[in-house]
Amino acid sequence: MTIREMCESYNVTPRTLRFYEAKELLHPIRIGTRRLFTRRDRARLVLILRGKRFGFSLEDIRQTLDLYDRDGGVTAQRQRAFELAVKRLAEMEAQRAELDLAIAELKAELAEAEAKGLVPRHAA
Amino acid sequence: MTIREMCESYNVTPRTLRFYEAKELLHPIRIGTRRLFTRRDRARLVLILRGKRFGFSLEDIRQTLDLYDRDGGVTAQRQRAFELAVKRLAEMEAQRAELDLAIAELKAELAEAEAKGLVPRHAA
DNA sequence: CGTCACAGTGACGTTAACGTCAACTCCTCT
DNA sequence: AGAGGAGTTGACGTTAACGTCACTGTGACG
Repeated sequence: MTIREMCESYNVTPRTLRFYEAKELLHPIRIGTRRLFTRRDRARLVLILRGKRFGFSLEDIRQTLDLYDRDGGVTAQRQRAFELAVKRLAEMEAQRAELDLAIAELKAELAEAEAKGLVPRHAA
Repeated sequence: MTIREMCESYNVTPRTLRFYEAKELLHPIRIGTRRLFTRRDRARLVLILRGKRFGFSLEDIRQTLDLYDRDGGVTAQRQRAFELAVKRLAEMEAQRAELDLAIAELKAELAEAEAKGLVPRHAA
């Protein structure tokens, strides 16, 4: 698959693919000077994009992908991904707890302001 | 309050306070060349730090703080803060939903691998 | 053979929120 | 007067994930 086809299929820019290669997330083969993305690269890109949606850094993703190639195979890769996901989840839930608290505080303050008749127009 | 006292009270560095001043989040008065942080600056700093914990950008925070000084007073400031908080909460809950899904997927995959007897040691 | 469109390689730009010097300026204490 | 220490202003460094040139190369087409 050429770089152009990749871009259209996965909705990324050429710059992005070249960047991922530089960061060793993808390893397209070369025909002369041109890049050709293999079936493996496409599979990896799918995982990369999914990882990004979940908020993982490219570095985290790279390390996870590498497990597949090196020793562990799919199993080690999945374990690693699982562990990272659990961590991220914990982080986000902690943040959510804080935010929930902030929202509650703000709501209380607004209610108070309203009770005092301080709120003008579109407050509630 | 001198910059040093501020740093110790709120656990920030001088650089941070000067940075906040440059970004117009704080407006300490000057005695000669030195900064003096007023009661108002301390109140603002508290709000800034709280905003940061909740994941707001300094720019968002600045705009919210400005509402206090300009026209609206406390009320407008609170409304603005409330609106921003609601937005952030929505963002984070959307992320959490995606993450929950990812975790579920990973768990399913791991379970499958385990069922097939592919998992070696500390998988479950 | 010219030229077009696409590819590839640097290399610098961008945003956020400060960290990390360097080089003063002042005030104070001795 | 000299030594310290705190404070001040630049100004460049840092991290992440690319964007945006600028310039070069190259295969295909008319």
